[in-house]
Order: sequence, then structure tokens, then C-alpha cells
Amino acid sequence: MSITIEDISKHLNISVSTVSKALNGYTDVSSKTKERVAMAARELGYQPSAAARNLRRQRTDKIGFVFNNSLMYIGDYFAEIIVGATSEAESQGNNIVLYTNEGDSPASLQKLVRTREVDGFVLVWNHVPAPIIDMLLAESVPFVILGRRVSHPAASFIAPDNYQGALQLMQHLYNLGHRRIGFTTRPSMAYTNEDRFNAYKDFLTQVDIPVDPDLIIETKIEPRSGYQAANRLLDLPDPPTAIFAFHDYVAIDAHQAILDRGLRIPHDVALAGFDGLRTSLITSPPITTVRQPLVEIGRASISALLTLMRQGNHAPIQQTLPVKLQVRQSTAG
Amino acid sequence: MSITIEDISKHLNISVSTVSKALNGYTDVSSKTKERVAMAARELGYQPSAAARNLRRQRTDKIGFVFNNSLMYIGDYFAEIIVGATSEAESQGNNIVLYTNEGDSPASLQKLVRTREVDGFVLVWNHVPAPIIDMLLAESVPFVILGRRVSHPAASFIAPDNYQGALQLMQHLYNLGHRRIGFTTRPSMAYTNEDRFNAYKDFLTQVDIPVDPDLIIETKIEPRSGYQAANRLLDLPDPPTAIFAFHDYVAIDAHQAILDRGLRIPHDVALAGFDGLRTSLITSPPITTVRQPLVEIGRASISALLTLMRQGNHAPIQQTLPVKLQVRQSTAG
DNA sequence: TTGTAAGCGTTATCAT
DNA sequence: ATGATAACGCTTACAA
Repeated sequence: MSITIEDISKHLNISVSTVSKALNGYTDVSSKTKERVAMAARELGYQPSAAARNLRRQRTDKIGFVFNNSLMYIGDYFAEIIVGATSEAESQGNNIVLYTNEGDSPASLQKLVRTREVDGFVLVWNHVPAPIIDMLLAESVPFVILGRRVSHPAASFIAPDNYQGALQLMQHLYNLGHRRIGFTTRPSMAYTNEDRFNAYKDFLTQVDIPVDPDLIIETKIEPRSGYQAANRLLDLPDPPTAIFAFHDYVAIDAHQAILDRGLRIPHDVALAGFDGLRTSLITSPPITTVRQPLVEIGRASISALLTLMRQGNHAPIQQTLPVKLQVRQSTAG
Repeated sequence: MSITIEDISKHLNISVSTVSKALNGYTDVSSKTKERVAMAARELGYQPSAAARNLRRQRTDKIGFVFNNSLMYIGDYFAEIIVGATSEAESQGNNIVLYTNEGDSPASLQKLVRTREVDGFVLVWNHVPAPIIDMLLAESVPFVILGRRVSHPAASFIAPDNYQGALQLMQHLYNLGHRRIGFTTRPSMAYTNEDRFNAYKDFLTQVDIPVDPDLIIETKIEPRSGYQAANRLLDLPDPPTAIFAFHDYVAIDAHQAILDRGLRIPHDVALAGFDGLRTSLITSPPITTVRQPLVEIGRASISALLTLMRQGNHAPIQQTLPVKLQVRQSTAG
């Protein structure tokens, strides 16, 4: 089959243990044999068997990246995170393994955990249910939640500052004179973007505007659902003068809906999204949004996870990364 | 540490081999002990150690997905492929491991191959150099090239029908009366999309239009390079009446350039892209494109690879998937 | 039908 | 400085 440590050992008439030590840079090996071993390894094209190593070291240098397929609808979002995550992982000698179907129940993820085929997990879900977190903690496997805060004190997460971002956006709309601002949210089942929604409500309360339930529309996960949401808002007897879509793709749907009604952006209706995906720049007019540092979020999540992995008793890492309001013509005009 | 097969064996006073056989559905185990073992396994929360299994079976049930980071600029492209690939892999009991830095040289990829940490590879590169293919064949590791044809008879690939797609697009533009059609290509170093370019040239030759080198502009990989390319075309003394961009993101750049010059699409200049990414639908006017079945390409590449993996002497799988012209307002108006 | 034992390729402990 | 050997947790001849 393939070259093993034993081949080198025979080749040089040296014991396997010495070869192993030489290869792994132990100090109790003469530099002469070290050289000989290195030479032979190169010559024979030796690479250690990952499986054997994993078994012996009880660790795989692999990180599980658990996400759900609905991310497909947000290609840019996913891609930027992956780029940040893979480059950080690889620079630290780890690789990323993708999993999409393990998030359904704690049980299926638990099975995966127990195979020990990866050393830790990054969870990329709209919502991470408490039972999942409890299970992971009980299994004492390192994990980091990416993209949203969770209230569990023992869980680590790397999240954008959704609250401040949404607050800034509301302030921006308010400064432009908007007083009736529509909000398209996600289905209430998933508590996702609670922060964005809370900021919406908190800001209105701050400036003494009552929160009008008519102005809050739930969208579905499916593409194009933002289209209907915008139409429902604009069908109101007293429609909003601005729409805050909970993420850019919904904003793009809304953009289409508004134009299809013959309205102008921002003259008749102002429009803003969230996330800062490249796509939001492409519409005409380009859409005001809140940029979250996705590559950095991907990178930081791996970095945090590796810290947790290397130091088993490390305190939870809970990091909120700053976001940035990007004013464009969909509101500024 | 964690529950092993030996724990079950002790728990039931049964030998480990019997437990293993029971767990793996061998026929020479009494159904009674099978039940007892299954019960105990569930009770103890047993999951087989992936590392031990991998070592013994000489196989990991993992697939390496090797891509380069420039795909970040095309998030939708990457995401759709990943979705198709992961779902197919998982439905067949495999998982995908991501690698981004191994493509630089045959040597670095060879190192990875020899660790045997994955059973096969999908290569997602603009261009796969011949030395890499030769190396992979020499290592006799199963691999599939995704997204483009290669001429090597022993290499497997799953690719969209770039040639036919580009031909259809040219025919469409020709039917609309366009006779001077600009083409933005990639840097010549990477032979990527040779097929699209060849179709462009072949079509023109077919209809007796000389291929004008002025109408062929190289773009860089970086974002926004399509902007300059379009401007160079439109600066020509005899500018094209239509532009065929080699992929959608370049088309989107060109779209911007055209509008910035105060020209109308398609009235003054018609514009078409390639790939059928969702983003091409978002501009106004939406851009005519050739849709390639990305999810299916991802799926099929894994499916092909698994076939090769399971049948070591299987003939190379070379599959060209049909694409579809999507006429939109950037040409049709 | 069940059990014994070898082996997968490493790393790490303990002698030498 | 080097080597013999056990162990990691599983699968699979082979024996009983």
C-alpha cells in the first residue's frame, strides 16, 4: 500500500520509535539520525497516516461546520464566512468539515459528536435551540455559535452587533424625517434577529413613536417572500414612508415590489436592508444597508474555537463585532 | 473517556468481536444477542470512533473539496455547488472537507493525498494544470474536476456545456441584428472558458463575420475589472452594439459602466452574461444570461466521485450538463 | 453462534 | 541516544 513509518525504519535499520521521534522533532534523537530520517522520508515520499495519527492522538485537527441549507439563498453570506473560516483554520493546521443535516435534533448532532470525527463545532444556524446547547455542554465538546448571540452564559459566540447596527439605521431613517417605518421580520418561531427587531422597537420608543403592529410583517424563509411583505406594507391605509428589511435579500425583493407598483425609491418609499452583501449594491438605486464583517466573523469563530479546543477549561468566548451603516441612494436621495 | 465497543462487551459479558459483528449486521450472530447489543449501545450512547474505524477500514468516508479563494467573489456560484455537493455526499454517508491552499503546486496536493485523510477529491479551479492531473493519476486517488472540461482522457469531470451555451447566446444576439459583439475574457494564462471563447469565434466564423481582436478584452480576476473592460470596448472608434461578458459578475460591472456613460441597455448597447447567478436578475434591466445547473453540477460531481471510489477500475466519467439561455431585458428589449 | 487474536499506523512510556 | 512494547478502538480471519 502506502509508505509507513515502518518502511523508513527498515530502510535505515532504525527502530520505528526512533523514526517517529525524529519525525516529530523530539530532542532525544541525534541530529545525525534526524537528518537521515528526514532524508529517507522525503525520498520515499512519506506522509503520516491521518487515521493512525488521529486514533493515537485522540484528535483530528478538523472542525465541524454545521449549517442549514437555507443558507443557499444567501450565497454571498455563506461564501464570505467560509473564506474567513477556512483560511484561519488552515493557517492553524486544521480543516473544515461541512455538515448540513445534523441540526434537526440534539440527538443527531450528538451522534456526530460522539464519533469524534472532528474536534469541535461551529454552528451557523438562524437559531440554536437551548437543548442543543445543553447537549453540547454535557458532551463537553468545544463549540462556537456563529452570527448570533445566545443568552446561555456557558456558550461561546461570535456575532455582529445587530442591535447597534439596527439602531444606527433607525436613527438614520429618523434623521431623514421618517416617522412611519415598516419592518419585515422573520417567522417568530426562530428568534433570529431579535436584536435587530428589539433595536427597531427600542428606538421608536425612545423617540416617542408608538410601535404599530401593522408595520411589522413576518416573511418566510423562501426567496421572494420579501416581495409580498413589502406589498402588504404598501397596501396599508397609512403606509410606511420607509421600509427596514431584516436582511438584504428581503430588501431586494422589496425593491422590486416597490418599483413594480410604480413608486420611486427613495422619493416615495425609502428602503434599507441589513448585512452589507455585495448584491445590495447592484440594484438601482443601490440599497442602504448595515455591513457586517462576514469574513472576520468566520475567521474569529475558528480562532475562538481553536482557543477553546486547546484549553479545555477556557472561559466561554462571547464576542460582538462592530457593524457599519452604509448609506446609499435608497434612503439618501 | 468515551464509550467504546469494549464497554458494551463487558457490560454484556460478550466478546468484542461479537459486539462488532452485531453492530455491523453480520448474519452469524443470533438475533437475540443482536438485540441485546443494540439495546446496550443505545443505552450507553455508543458511537463508533471514526478514527479507529478509518484506520481499520482504510477509508474515511470523507471527500476533499479543493477550491481557490477567488471563488469568494462569486458567492452564489460557490454556495450552489456546495449545497448540491453536501446533500449528495451526506445522502451517501460521506462528508465534505474543504481545502483552499493545496492547489498551488502538485507537491502540496500530493502531501495531502498521501495522508489519506479523505478518500477522493473534487477540484474546483479555474484551471487544472496537467502536472496536477498527472500526479493524481499516479497516486491513483479518485478525483473529479468540477466546472470545466479537461482534455486528459483519464481525468473525470462534470462540466456545464459552455460551448453550446455560448453558441446559443451568440445566435440570440445575432438574431437581434447584432454584428459587432464585444467579448470580455479572462486572462489568457488560465485557459478557463476556452469553450465560451471558442464558441464566440466559431459562431462569428460561421456567419462570415471576421473576428476583430479589438472586440476582445481581457479582464482581471479582481472585482470591478469588468467595468474597465466595458469602457475600453465602448471607447473604440467603432464600438460594439452588444457585449458578451464571460460571466455574470463581469456583466454586472459592464452594466454599471454602460449606464455611467449615459447609454441605455439594450437600446444603445445590449448586454449578456453567463452562469445564471441570481444576481444577474437584480439589475435593471435584468441581464440575459446562460444558466448552468450549479446545484446539479455539485451533486453530480460527488455522485461521480463516489462511483469512482467504489469501483477502483471504473472508466473516467466525463459529463457535460446542458445549460439554458435565459433571455432578459438587457438584450430582448 | 461465539470467541481469540492479529493488525491497521501511529505515539508515548519505559527500559536499555 | 535508541529500541521494545503497549496502547488508541475498531474489523475480520480463523478457531472453537
